[in-house]
Amino acid sequence: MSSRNNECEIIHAGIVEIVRAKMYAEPVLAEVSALFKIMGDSTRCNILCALSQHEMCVCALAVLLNMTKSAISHQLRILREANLVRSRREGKNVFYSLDDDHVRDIFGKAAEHVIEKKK
Amino acid sequence: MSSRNNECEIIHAGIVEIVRAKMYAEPVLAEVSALFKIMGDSTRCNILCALSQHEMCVCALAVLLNMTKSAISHQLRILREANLVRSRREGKNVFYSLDDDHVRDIFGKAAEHVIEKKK
DNA sequence: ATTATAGTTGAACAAGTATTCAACTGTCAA
DNA sequence: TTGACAGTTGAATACTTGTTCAACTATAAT
Repeated sequence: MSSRNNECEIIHAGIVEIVRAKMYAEPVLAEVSALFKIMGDSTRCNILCALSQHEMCVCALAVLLNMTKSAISHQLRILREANLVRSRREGKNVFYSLDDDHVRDIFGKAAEHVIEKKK
Repeated sequence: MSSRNNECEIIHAGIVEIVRAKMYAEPVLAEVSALFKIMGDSTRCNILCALSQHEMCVCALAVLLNMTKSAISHQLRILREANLVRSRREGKNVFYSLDDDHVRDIFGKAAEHVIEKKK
């Protein structure tokens, strides 16, 4: 009863279709992975973590993270274009803050995971 | 590295110290960003999403995602080393499943964020 | 107007990475 | 033992990306 087709494909075809039907739609998955990709850089993670405490200007973030304003600004642009942070000008300063409470939630869950895993 | 007598540093020094005191410890932040980095690839995101529905063997994942077994296996190794998935051999097949419910949570929050943002 | 500080931007470089390819191991059946 | 299928692995390639550097804009004060 052998076949030239892939055995595994035949045997597990049911599972493949069941899982496919329950998965998030492709556009959603693409955006989810894009979101994680943006959060998956240590500089941006630090920025998000800082902004989840208080709004800050570029210069203050640069001091906090011991990096150049340029490097911070580049990363802030990425976060801004992803609608994760929002900016507000006040005189010479541009203050950034979190644009969405979901970010705080996602961040919290991840930190919880990491901390609990350490034990 | 901005400058030593930076006006902003002086003006916002208070905020910097307050935020620094409230931020997650550096090792935690490093692991959090590492976690997001791992989840921030569309192939791995698809794998995690699939495994959050049902355990699957490499071959089935390859069929589901229309990729080579080699490519899937490489990504599974990364997920395994991060303790996000676990493997179990059964005859010729190796079945993978989520190693942690946190992943499902984090994933869910992110999807919620994306879906709500679309409106 | 000039000067100083805050912030942005584009190009370039260095470092990282996902997939492919080919060769390999492990398991099972004939 | 041989052949077939499931899965893994290392090297190579092509692509992505974070930071630096230098030049730029914007705002405010002298």
